[in-house]
Amino acid sequence: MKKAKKKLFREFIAEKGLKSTRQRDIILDAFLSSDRHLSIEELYLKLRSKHPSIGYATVYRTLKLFAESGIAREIHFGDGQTRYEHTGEGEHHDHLVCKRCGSIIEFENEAIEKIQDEIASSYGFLIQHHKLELYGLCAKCRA
Amino acid sequence: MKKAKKKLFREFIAEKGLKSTRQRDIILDAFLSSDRHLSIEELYLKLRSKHPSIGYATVYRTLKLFAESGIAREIHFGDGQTRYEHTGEGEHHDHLVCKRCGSIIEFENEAIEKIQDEIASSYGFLIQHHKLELYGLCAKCRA
DNA sequence: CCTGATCTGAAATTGATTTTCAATCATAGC
DNA sequence: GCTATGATTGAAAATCAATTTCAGATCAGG
Repeated sequence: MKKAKKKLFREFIAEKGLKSTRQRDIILDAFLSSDRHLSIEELYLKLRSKHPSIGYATVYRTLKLFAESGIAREIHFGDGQTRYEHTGEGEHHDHLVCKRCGSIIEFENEAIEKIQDEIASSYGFLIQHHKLELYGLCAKCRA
Repeated sequence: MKKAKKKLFREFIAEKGLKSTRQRDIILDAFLSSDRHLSIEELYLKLRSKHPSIGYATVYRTLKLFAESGIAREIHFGDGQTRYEHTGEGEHHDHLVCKRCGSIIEFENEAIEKIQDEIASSYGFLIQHHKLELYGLCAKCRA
């Protein structure tokens, strides 16, 4: 899984005439070996301990590259921070976001996707992607 | 419709011990007589022509009050701008957002809401609100 | 109309993100 | 390997939306 992502990113880099650098490798490793839904801040702090010389700007730039290359995807939960999640595996998943503890549950639902397509086509609209988030309290927090 | 909103806001103001001011009235009128999904920038510019003395900060503050009072709701479409939409009428609506021309179509769908509830309860999750946005190309733009 | 609390506009501030720039580094060709 | 060229980097400055500050203006009740 991680190997496939690394390969994909290497290919993307090559294709675009970009360079493979130490920092990109480090950030990629850190990203791949971490939780889904990582904020830039979190990833930066995680890196900081082992690699204090890597700058904030580089983390931002590199995560944008990950998104462009297709191995990551930007997500916004309305808290003013950009997060990145891994792509692949369970595609098209949506989120349950707990407003109290911040935990995030992913889910997929075929039926909803299907209805979305129907709605879109009834408006002549072409869906490129979508975002579905359910906000509230998770089982722990509502107890 | 507009009368009911105005009344609601007046009540909110009174209840909170806030004051009714010329600026708040002006901004409320402008908000109520405008498109749904207005960005703060847009509303500010709209006001600017008739009331050049109203400041940016006041528009921000007043829109936040509208949201608190329940006559408006914040929305984020991931373009880094906060928009406000009117509440009431067709509640629970979701959005189709055209990535090319920026137009926004609203829709409601019972079936999706129902499935959402089922998903949430299968995780023991309590939904407070949700966000569903379909991004792509509207009928005009895909032609 | 006075008084005290709230409001306002302008400017400063914040927080997230992006850009700039000089120095460094990777890679392809020799 | 060594060099030239162009991409990359870190730090600091800049940007952008949004918020806060503050001194002066304005409201509501007495």
